Amino acid sequence: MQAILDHFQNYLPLTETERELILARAKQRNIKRRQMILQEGFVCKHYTFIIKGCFKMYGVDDKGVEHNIQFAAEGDWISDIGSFHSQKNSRLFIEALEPSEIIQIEQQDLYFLYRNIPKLDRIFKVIIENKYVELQNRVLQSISSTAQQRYVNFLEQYPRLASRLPNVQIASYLGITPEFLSKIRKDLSVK
Amino acid sequence: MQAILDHFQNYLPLTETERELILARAKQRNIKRRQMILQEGFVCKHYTFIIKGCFKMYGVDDKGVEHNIQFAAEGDWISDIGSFHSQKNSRLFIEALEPSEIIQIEQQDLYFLYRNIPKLDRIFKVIIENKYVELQNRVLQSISSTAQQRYVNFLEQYPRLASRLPNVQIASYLGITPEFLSKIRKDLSVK
DNA sequence: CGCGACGTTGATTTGCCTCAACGATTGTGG
DNA sequence: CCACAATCGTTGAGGCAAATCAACGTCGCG
Repeated sequence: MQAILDHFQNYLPLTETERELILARAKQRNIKRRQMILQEGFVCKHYTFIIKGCFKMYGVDDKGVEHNIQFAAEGDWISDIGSFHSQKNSRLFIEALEPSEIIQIEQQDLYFLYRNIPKLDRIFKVIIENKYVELQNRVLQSISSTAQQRYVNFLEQYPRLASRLPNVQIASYLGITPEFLSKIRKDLSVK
Repeated sequence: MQAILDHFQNYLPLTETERELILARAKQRNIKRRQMILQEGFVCKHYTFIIKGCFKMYGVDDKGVEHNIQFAAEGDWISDIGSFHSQKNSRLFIEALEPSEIIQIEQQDLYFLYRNIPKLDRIFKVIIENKYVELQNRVLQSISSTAQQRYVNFLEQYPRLASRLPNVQIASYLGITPEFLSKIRKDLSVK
C-alpha cells in the first residue's frame, strides 16, 4: 500500500494525517490473468492504481472484435472516468493481461478524499493532464501516420510495454489486424 | 470578461475576492480569421478561453499537410497543455477559423491563481476530465470505425460545429481526404 | 498429451488516397 | 463595387494500404 503514497508524493508531499486518510479508503486486491475489473454494461465503481501487472482497456464492436484503447502497467491509473463520474453504464472492458496487484478507491471514498485533502485535486489534475497530452499525441498519430509509423512509434514510446505484450494486443491498440502487423514486422526486419 | 467567471461558476461558486483575482490576471483579446495564437516551434504561453468564434488545433506532417487534432468554440478552452507546462517548444498550431474573442491567462498567472484559489484545481481537473473522456471516445472510434461511421458520428456529436465548418476542415479532423469525404457525403445522400 | 492462443504467409478484396480537372463560392484588393 | 484569386466541393481514373479469409506451424499451459 506504500506504493500509492509514494506515487502521490512524487507530485506533492503528504502529511501523516493525509496518508492515514488515504490508506483507510484504499483497498488492495490481487487480480488473476484474464480477470476483468470492469465490464460493458456495468458502472465503473473504482479508480484503480496498478502496483504490479498489466491491464488493457477496450471496446467491442458489433462484430465482436476487441479494440484496445489503452494499456496500463505499474504506476498507472486505469478506469472509465466517464462512467465513474456519471455513474452510467460503461461501454468498455478493463481486463488483466498478467496476474496483477492493484489498489482501488471507490467513488464515494475518492470524493471524500477530495473534500478532505484539496491537494488531491491538484495531484489528479496533473496526472490527467499528462494522460491527456499522451492521448492527444495518439490522436494526431492516428490521423496523420501509416500503420508502420505508428508501430515504430509505439516501440519507441513504450519499449517496456511492447516487450511484454503479445503482438495481437499491440495490433488491436494500433487499429490494425494482427496479420498486417506481422507484415509490417517482416518489412522492418528486412532493413 | 464576465464570460469566464460564469464559466467557472458553472462548476463551483466563487467569492468576490476570487473573481477579482481572476479578472486581474485574465486578458481579453480580439483575434482575426486565420490569425494564429500558437505556432510550431514556439512555447504555448497561454490558456485560452473562447468567448466567441472558433479555432482549430493542428499538426503539420513532413509533406506539409495539416491534421486537425481538435476544434474549439464558445465556452471551450484551447492550448497545447504539454508545451504550456513543460515550457518546451510546441509542434502544434492553433488558428482562428472565424473572427474571435478570447480570454487568455499566462502560465505564471495561472500558477498564481492555482496557489491562491485551490478551487481552481478542482475546476480544471473536472474540465480536463471531461475533455479526456471525449478524446478517449475519439481514439476508440478511430481504431474501430470506418470513415463513414466517424463522419456520421461527428455530425451527431457536434452538429453546431459541423454546420459552421468547411468540409475540408472536417475531413482533416477525421483523418481522411476532402475528396473521400465528398464521396461519403454523396453515398449518405443517396439513402 | 492435446487444445487454444499466437505469429506468420499468401491470395484476394476493399477502403481510402493521389492526381487532375471542373464549376461554384467566397473574399479581397484595387 | 467589381474583378480576379483563392478556397471549396465535387467527380473520375488509377494506385496503394490495409482488411479479409484460409491455412499452417509453434508454443505454453491445463
